[in-house]
Amino acid sequence: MKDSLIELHHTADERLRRDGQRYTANRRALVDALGDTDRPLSMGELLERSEGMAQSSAYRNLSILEDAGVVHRLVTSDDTARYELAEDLTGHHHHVICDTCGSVLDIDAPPELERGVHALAESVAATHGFVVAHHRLDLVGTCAACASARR
Amino acid sequence: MKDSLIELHHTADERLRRDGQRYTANRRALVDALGDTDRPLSMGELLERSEGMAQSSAYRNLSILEDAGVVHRLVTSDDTARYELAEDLTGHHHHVICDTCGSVLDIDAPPELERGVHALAESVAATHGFVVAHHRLDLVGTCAACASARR
DNA sequence: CTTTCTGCAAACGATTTGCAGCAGC
DNA sequence: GCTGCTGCAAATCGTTTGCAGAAAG
Repeated sequence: MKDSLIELHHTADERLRRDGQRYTANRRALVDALGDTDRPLSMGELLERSEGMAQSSAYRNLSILEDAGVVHRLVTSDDTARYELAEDLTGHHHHVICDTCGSVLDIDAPPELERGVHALAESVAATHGFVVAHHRLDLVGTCAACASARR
Repeated sequence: MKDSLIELHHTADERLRRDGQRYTANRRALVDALGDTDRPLSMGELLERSEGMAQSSAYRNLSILEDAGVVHRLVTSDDTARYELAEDLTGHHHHVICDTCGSVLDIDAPPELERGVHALAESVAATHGFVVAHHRLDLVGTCAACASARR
């Protein structure tokens, strides 16, 4: 994730333009923040990393970036959203979620597991006429920090 | 889910008592509604099925039922929560989520897929000291109704 | 009787939106 | 200059909470 940063910005710019949007400093800052981490960030974390940006602008821009297919918004269990780069920019991955503190970690699943999920998706498509666009696999539990804090 | 309804109420009663709570008519109505469907219900759907219950009572009781381990609350992508019976009451299952209308369908995954997920959970526990309590596998896409409405 | 529930209305917190000024092209 | 972006403050919306009366044990 070092020199691919340039490419990341290029892609973001391109996708925004396709939507008739500009790639402004605020939007670049958000993409920078998301490109610089290995886990989804909450609004608070994004604002910390985006010196001086109004919260409303962050929300607005994240929504626009999501429409452009640059950013993905996810809701875990607590009621605050988290944001990450779109999957085609980061590679497919899954999440480990601490339901005590809400923190999220990225992980990869072995190929045979992914194959199994795709097979399931096909069977659902066949049975229910449901078009599966993507899937989500979360491991939910207690992170090391919260586990030790609990005692 | 026919004569097990009696057992369901018995279990709910028991778990509430364990928490020093009463199994009131309102709570029974909520459990009835959740026991009578094969998919998670939103607050609106629950209120429709619970004649005359105040919204605040529904929220409060669902939260108490969740604490007692009778109900499980889930958040998908839209920002409204949905509720279902706890997994040990319904059996383990997964969700198919329409990201257009937010509707949710229950499905089962084949055992070998479940085994794969458990193996992944163990490897995460070993690597990150994360205690995996359960997992979530969602297939996200467009339901048949929304797919046909879209054209 | 005492304690827990309930409905109502007010409070909350995350997110959204209206608006007037500033910035990109 | 025109159009879109920004910050600010006000508005929304799902959800939570305080309170006084009703119900369960």
